[in-house]
Amino acid sequence: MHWIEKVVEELENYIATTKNKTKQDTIIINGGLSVSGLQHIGRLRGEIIISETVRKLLERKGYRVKQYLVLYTQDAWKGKESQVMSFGDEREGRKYAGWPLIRVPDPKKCHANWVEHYWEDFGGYLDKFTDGKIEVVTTTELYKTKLKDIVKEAINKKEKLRITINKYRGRNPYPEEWIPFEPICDKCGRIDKAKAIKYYPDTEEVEYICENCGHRGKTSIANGKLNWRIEWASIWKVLNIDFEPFGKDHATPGGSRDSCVDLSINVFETKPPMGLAYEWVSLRVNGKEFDMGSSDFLGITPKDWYQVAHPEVLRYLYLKEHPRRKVVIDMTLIPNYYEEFYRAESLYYDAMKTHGNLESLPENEYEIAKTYELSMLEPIPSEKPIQPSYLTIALAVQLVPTDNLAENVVKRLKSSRIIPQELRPFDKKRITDIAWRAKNWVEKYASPQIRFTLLQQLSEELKAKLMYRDLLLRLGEELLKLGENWSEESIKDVMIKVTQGLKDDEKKAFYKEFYIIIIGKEFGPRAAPLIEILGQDFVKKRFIEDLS
RNA sequence: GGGCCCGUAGCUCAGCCAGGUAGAGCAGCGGGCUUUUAACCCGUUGGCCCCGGGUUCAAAUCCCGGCGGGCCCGCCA
Repeated sequence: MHWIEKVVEELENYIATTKNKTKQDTIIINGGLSVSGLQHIGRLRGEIIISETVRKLLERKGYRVKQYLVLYTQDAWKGKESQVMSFGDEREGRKYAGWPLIRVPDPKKCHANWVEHYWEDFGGYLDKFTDGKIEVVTTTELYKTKLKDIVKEAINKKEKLRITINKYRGRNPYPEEWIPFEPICDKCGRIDKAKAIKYYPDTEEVEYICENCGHRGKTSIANGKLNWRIEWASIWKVLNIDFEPFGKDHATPGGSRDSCVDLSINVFETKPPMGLAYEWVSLRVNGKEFDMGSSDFLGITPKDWYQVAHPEVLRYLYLKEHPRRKVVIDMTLIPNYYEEFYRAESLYYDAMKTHGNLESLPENEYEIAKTYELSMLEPIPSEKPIQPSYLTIALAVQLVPTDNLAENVVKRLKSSRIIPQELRPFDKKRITDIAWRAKNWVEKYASPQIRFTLLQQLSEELKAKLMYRDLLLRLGEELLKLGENWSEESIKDVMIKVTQGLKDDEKKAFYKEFYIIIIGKEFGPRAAPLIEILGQDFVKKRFIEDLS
């Protein structure tokens, strides 16, 4: 059984017994994110992809399910060094410390505010990484609507609430006169400094004193927030959440998740959702590994990933690994991730072909094939698509003309017989989808070893160093004699003929120079296809004119 | 102080949940491929499975206790 199927089984049990819901009720799944900065792909793991997959599995079992994603837009902007620096101007940045995220301006000035700016490369790609059926809500909206009653409930039950929450605030307990609401100061804009001192039930307002600017004022209970623990438990209640994964930072026994469960049961008198703790995703760059951090602006966004690889491949990496284990992403290994994905795909098709299902597979193979199935976003073709090597395409895109890139890549791979002459629509689509991504990948992440560019001209200095200049020149002449008979095969024959008299190590040295005069490096893509693509004009210029 | 993950071949890891003769990829070595890519094919070397104890006919796998590495929480969210 796949780990996520076990989660779903446990959840079904939880829904039926603890939450007392039946298949007639809608099951609610939730995730939560604070848009404190760069929204990296690590955040897709638990809050988006695991949740979405749990939802789909429930749907397959006949449940009606709704999935939310709550954005904590009312949270205070911490004004961490890295956040301040994103404004470029330190004095400008510092002004917004303590403001609700939603009110902090966009440092790059291209969006309405901070949240919208940093949300774009993540939120804008949600439907590319999932089936798109996720409703995004912000706490800012919720305080104006569904959370309003619970703010009142919290104020009414403040004594019970205070006693419960103070269990977790040992040295910093709330005092007796505490009012559980954190208003935004009308004067200085901070949400983390104004202390509520009196509640007016008739107008649903609180009076407060700001500990930052000293301002004393009155404001609506829609204009602020609850303490984070109370807020989380409140959201569970008003959205009636049944399942919500949480990052490992909340997972400590007696920690945030536990304290919110306590509040939920003992103060709000409601059953908390079933949880699922998950590890964070880290990134490996130049062999060094680090956690991606939102407010540290470290990491790659869903947009970044989408530019170089299929979302399905990332889904595969996340769904394969047990949530308590760390996933390490290394962007230079994208071609390897594709290979792994292809292996899972082959397993899937083999099983379907021989058994008609995955269940007959041995457990370990079942999990891999199942992970593949769960990773897929579009209907899986009945026949196995071709599995073009990402690396091969990455080399091909550097050779062919960039207009109609995919067409040229297909042509290239066909003439090298790397792919079949006849392509089915989904084969063509796969190559096309990889071609432009591989192009981006080569530019952004590929190691220098596989990156190359044609030399625009041959320098005199380089020319003077050549030991096989005459032979290279002869190779050029022989190649040009091919005329109409210009093909990978005939080119290869010419090269064999020209180098026939050489010993092995001489051949090696010759080919080094061959690459040097073309791309300035001692090695490069397969020689014959390279020449074929470059064409006779290039050969004439580089091998004849430049070398003469 | 509390909790989580990891420790298996030179490297990266699978196998552990449901105990039954130690696996893969890469690297190495040998061979092949009329020419190279982080290429392909065939073969092959290599391991007190971190240590100690327990359960068992049988332990990499289950239990207990250590050691080593990484991470989280300790009242911000």
